[in-house]
Amino acid sequence: MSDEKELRYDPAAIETKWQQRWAADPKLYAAEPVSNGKPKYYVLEMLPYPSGQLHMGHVRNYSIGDALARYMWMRGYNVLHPMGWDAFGLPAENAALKNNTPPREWTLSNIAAMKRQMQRIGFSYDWATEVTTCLPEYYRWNQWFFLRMYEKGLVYRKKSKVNWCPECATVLANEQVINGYCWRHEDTLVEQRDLEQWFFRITAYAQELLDGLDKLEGWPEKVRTMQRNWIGRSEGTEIDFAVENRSEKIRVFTTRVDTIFGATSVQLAPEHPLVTALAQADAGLKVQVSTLIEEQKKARESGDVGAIEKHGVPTGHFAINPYNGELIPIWVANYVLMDYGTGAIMSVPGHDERDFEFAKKYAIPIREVIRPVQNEVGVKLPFVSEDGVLVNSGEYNGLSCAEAQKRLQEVAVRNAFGEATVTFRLKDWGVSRQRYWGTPIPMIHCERDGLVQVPDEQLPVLLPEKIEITQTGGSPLSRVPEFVNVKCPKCGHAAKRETDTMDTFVDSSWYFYRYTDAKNANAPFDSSIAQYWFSIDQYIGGVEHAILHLIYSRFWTKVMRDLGMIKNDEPAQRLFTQGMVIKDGAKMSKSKGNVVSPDDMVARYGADATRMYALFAAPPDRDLDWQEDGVAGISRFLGRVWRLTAKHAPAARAVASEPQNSSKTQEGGALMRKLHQTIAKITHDFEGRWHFNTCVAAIMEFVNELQAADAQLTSGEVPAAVVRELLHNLVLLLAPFAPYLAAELWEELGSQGATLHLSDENPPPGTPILRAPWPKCDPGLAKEDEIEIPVQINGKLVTVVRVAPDADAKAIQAAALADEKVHARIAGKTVVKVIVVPGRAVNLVVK
RNA sequence: GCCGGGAUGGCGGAACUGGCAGACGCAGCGGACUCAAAAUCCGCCGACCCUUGCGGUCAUGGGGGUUCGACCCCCCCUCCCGGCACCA
Repeated sequence: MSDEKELRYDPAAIETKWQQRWAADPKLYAAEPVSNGKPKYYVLEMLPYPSGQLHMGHVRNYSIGDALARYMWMRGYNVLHPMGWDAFGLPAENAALKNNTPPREWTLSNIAAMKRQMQRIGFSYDWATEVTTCLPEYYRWNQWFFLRMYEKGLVYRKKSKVNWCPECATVLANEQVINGYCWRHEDTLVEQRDLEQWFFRITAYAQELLDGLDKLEGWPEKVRTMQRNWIGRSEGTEIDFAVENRSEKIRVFTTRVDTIFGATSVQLAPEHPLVTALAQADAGLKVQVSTLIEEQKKARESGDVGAIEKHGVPTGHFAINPYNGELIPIWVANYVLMDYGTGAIMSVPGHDERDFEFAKKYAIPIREVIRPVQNEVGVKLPFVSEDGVLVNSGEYNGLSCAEAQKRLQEVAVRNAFGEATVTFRLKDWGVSRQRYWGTPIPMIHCERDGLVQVPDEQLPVLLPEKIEITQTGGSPLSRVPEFVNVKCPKCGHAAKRETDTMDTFVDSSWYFYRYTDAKNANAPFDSSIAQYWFSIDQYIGGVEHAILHLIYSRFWTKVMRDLGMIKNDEPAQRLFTQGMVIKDGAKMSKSKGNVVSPDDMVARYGADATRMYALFAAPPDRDLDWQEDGVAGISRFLGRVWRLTAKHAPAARAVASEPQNSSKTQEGGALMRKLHQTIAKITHDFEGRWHFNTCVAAIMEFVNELQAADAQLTSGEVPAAVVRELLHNLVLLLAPFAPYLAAELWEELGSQGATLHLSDENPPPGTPILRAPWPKCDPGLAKEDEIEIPVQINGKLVTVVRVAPDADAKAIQAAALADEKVHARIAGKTVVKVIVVPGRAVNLVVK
């Protein structure tokens, strides 16, 4: 090897070498058995959809998780760091249509390609626990869970209005509709269709899902807020209004029962059953109502429900206010929704913006019933605040709104015309999909026995392999007679299988439990193993799943707990949502043409530089602007580390003893101090803040100091034992961020028999760097000999003075007053006050 | 409308508990090495002012406040990103 070549950092050569070595050691990233006695740490990144190509968002996500996993290994934890594939879903069917490739084949080859990319980048996954959701070994347990939930009444079938994406040719869950558009097709409006569908009763857990958020302190506030909004709990009262001359009652939902004396009409949703009944006898009304329904539908489908003009039609009938017997007109209004509350409201124009607008338009009386406490006379209506007292409300006058709500609810309950209720925005999870590439729903339709479960011993219900995929004509499975036709497990007569498949979010709702026992053929997982690993200590992924995957998987965990399979209430103690990777101010996307391929970056600069840049360019929770020049900068830095270490490695290898304090030179002491400060900083960041950008910056600072002291390192002015110590620890600090280079340099420095006097334990010879102990900061060595204290006069910086790090207020004040510049500034003036913050600052207040 | 997050040099960002604003990197400029280039190394690098000095003033979206001292805390406002929204 020529000198010239030796001085060139060649990431491709280093990374290829170590990738091969790591591949030859399948136990390297494997978790140890439950009985190992070490503290456990479960770090998890959200599993990807196998599109066939990793994108930069993946690289960023996994680089964060990988750094953490490697750090925890070095800290001596038993680490579970798995990876898998969210492998069912529509793109595979689309690809099948386009290329005539079977979805299974397409998916599995994509998985192989992405796995290669991950291995090339060097992510520390234990592939022995790999989970692929489209394989029967996995999806049979989806079916098993479905049956258990069916038995518990948590799965049901009903006909209802559902979201239909014409592009996907399937039903979508509410969570998959974004502002009226399909989550997969930004330009496709979702239609409403009446279909019979399978639902999971997630609403049974609405309150617990909401309450649990308060305890998830390790989750971003943003995600917790989004989930709270989505669950949308609202406390209120339901009140029955009798209808004059008819037997029906109208049950209204209101959060402001205290304003009921101000109700001057009752408003029904156009689909309300009473409206249907009234319209039957009134042809004119019928026409007008169908117009309202049409309008609502259009508005809903175009996503701006809130924007349509409020209008309605009077029914000619009257409702009776149960508190005062008042007759008020019944209207049908296009702003009342059938699927929220009871589909009927009492309209109080004096104290509600929408009711006010509506009443103005139709000259419905507006009555003041709430007044601010301090006001003798009324205020401008509508007055919507709850900070007030009741007026014009009979015996309830003078009560506060809160008090009145309580009293009115009591009266309603006592007289059996109403009750306090809680309403949620959250709807049950519609899981039926009229597509092929998903988990078959394990149910059978029998003419005699109705809905019949597929018996457990017949699971899995296998997805047929040979199938023609089209996007029309309902579920593709319904056109496979061998699949559809089956004998009823109960009566043995001919019956038909359910041909819908499950939403792919079912797959990802529990996959992380499977990782703990991925090969189990008798159960989804062994409860005792899951209990050891759960909760997940750190979950990392994109915020786009805040109310999809992250609410479904919380639900699933609670269901499994209630099935007695696990003990934890929540899947993940801590959640971290990384920011997006953007380029030129926009999210990377094919249509914008600003996609940066990870493969390109790895080929040009190496995996270490690519992933280290992903950590360096921004704090992990913020959006990251990808600048290729920045990757080049990291690559240069890694080259400097490589050259520096390679240059001094022979000397470092030659000494075996620990550095003696007495042998330390001035320069060695300064470098050791910087080292220990760097250790402290990075360790601290791993413990919570995760500002890996500043961790990388700290390592750069340390390297810059080493490089500046190159002459002393070479001359022996810094003893070889100290050099060795500095370089060893530099490499260890680098290991979570640039694992390939760290492994190479670890070997270069002679890892075998390495004694790391900074650590409690000495790794045995040949220890891979992954198992080497993380450096420990020695506060004594990190301590500065002298620190600089800024001196301010009247809050303005004048100079700095150097003092001992533990100098007390007196000493600092003395040093400040002794300073020439300070002298000059205060000459002829009076020092009124001196503020000294030891270790921080001095401020002289001078007149 | 409600909720959450954000705004700091040409750029990405740092300043962790209220105590030297701009760490680290990118870009740029100057220099060394070289026949030359690449690579590498060294230095400069917020704005303005003058009396060019180990000088002064201004500066963290805008305005006010608290404080000896504010990028940081409080109030008001602007803009950007995200979520929810005829939710009764």
